[in-house]
Amino acid sequence: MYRTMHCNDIRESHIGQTVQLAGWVDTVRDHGGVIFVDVRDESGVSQTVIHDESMLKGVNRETVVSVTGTVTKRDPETVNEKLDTGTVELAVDKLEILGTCRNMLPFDIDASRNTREDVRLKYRYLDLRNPVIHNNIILRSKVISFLRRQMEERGFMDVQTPILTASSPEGARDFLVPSRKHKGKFYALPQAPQQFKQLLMVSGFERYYQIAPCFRDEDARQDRSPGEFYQLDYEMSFATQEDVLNVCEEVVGNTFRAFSQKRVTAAPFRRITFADSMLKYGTDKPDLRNPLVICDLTDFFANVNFPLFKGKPVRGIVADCKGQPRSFFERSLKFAMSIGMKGLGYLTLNGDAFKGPIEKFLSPEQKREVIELTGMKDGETLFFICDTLRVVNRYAGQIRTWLGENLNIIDKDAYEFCFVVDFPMYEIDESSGAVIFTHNPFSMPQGGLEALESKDPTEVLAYQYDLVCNGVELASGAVRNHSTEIMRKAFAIAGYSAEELEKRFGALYTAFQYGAPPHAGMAPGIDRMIMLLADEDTIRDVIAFPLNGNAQDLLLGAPSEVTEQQLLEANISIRE
RNA sequence: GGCCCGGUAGUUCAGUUGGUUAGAACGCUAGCCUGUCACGCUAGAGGUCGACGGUUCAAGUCCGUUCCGGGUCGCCA
Repeated sequence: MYRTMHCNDIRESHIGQTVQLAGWVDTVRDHGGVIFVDVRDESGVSQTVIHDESMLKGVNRETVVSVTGTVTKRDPETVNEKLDTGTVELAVDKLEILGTCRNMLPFDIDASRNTREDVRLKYRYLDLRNPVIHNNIILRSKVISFLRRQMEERGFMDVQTPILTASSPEGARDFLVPSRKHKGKFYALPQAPQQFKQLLMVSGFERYYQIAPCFRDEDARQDRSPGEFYQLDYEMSFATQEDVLNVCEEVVGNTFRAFSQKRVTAAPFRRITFADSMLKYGTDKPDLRNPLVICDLTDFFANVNFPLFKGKPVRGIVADCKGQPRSFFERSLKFAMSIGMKGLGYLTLNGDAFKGPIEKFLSPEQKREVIELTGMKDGETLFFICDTLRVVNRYAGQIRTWLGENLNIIDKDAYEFCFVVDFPMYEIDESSGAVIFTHNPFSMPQGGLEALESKDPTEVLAYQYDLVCNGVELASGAVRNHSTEIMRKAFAIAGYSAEELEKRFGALYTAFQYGAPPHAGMAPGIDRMIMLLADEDTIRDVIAFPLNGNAQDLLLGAPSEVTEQQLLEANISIRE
């Protein structure tokens, strides 16, 4: 018997009762004759009072103890309003050490988040005692449980797919696992259960989902954990793009409403075409909390006698910079230069006069025209972004973000969702000039075979879509190409022969020859969802045992060398 | 892989133009303290200044190499 109740459960109703608590020693405050020991378990903290110093022999912070005593009421002047248990305390009769603790901790538990990450990860079990991190993991568990319930309520069935699978020729680098029985051959860990879930559709499972581990051997980012991550992977047969998006906006929307106080976009989420998103927001993952919108001024400047902009793509952003000091504009220019722009022009509308370096190039008529084009109001400033077609949108997007942040007009208390739809099927590879798939080679081209045969490849759109929240790409999905005829054509455009297609995606290609239903799916990222819900900046703070940025497990020491015998059995030799 | 920033006590950091025995806070140890809750007070321990090499009378500080960490770009169909 270790305890009769949790630390956070003692209340005034228990006064006079003998209870037993168990947990970690959070702090010891020794006043000589009276010693206060805060005991912490997963529920919270209780103050215990000890008068006999000898009870604390061998007890220091983070020692695990079981304490038995009487619940007593605190004097009004000693109540601690910060604790749920702050009106009572435990007068300890007996203290038992359940787990001793070395007296030098590598960091203070409550300050773990300020500690170097490699130290935190090496002692992750201590870091996870920090209530903030601890609660992130609890939140994660609850969110995943909630997602499962919602999917199952909608008739989705959880099916496990292999972890040891075949290396896939496209996409990210695979993690390889050598085969013992088949010398020189390798398994790969799945980058996603993509082919398996499509095969499930061919098998007649109409609604599949899985909290699926995905493995990609690519470098880490703030919102991308290296090595492995989880997705709410789902796929539906006899379903259109809209069917898939409807499930997504309901399930994800409900989840964000259930686990956050912030404002959440109501369904239906806005559908923004890829082309629109690139023009208006300068990115394919727009942060719609930022009210600024980019407009196209290329045609306007074609007629302005301003050599710097004439004949080049020009974008404009109207922002209210009233009251901003001169240094604000200097900083904006500095930022523009830092991202590679050659400058950042602007005009401010004062009554019916413009102020700014470009003013003198505009005729009175053109000034009226630009006001009409951009909808700018008195006192507002119009920023100009001009560069090559290749980078102008990206620059405009970065300036939009900078202005949003520095003008403090991004609503931090909102989750703004949208779908970005109509991604192009193909793009031109910059280095080789070849036609390559933009996203997923399994996506259905819009217009089907006819579009592939009649249009320029770069003009063909795909039924390919992303879910975006606050500038974070939360999910990707597509209507799949289930027609072998269209597949052959789609791959031919990207330079793959029918033989290659068959060799690389043989299982799927063959399966589709036996009656494949039209199907579509999507895969919201679990880690990123939790990261947004927990209001964390780094994805590692919502994963119990993350790899570090260099894809190492500092706690157990992976990757590690293995014995000669293991290498031998795996038919592997290490090249020096 | 490129670029930027960093590595000083258990932790977080300071350390000026190269110049005495490398400091602070928290933590730790000991002592004092009967009402604290980030308790307080006094004293103490604790350092291969990431590593190697170089310049110099003298290097935490300057130079070179290298290792490690963080960020960013590439990459992530």
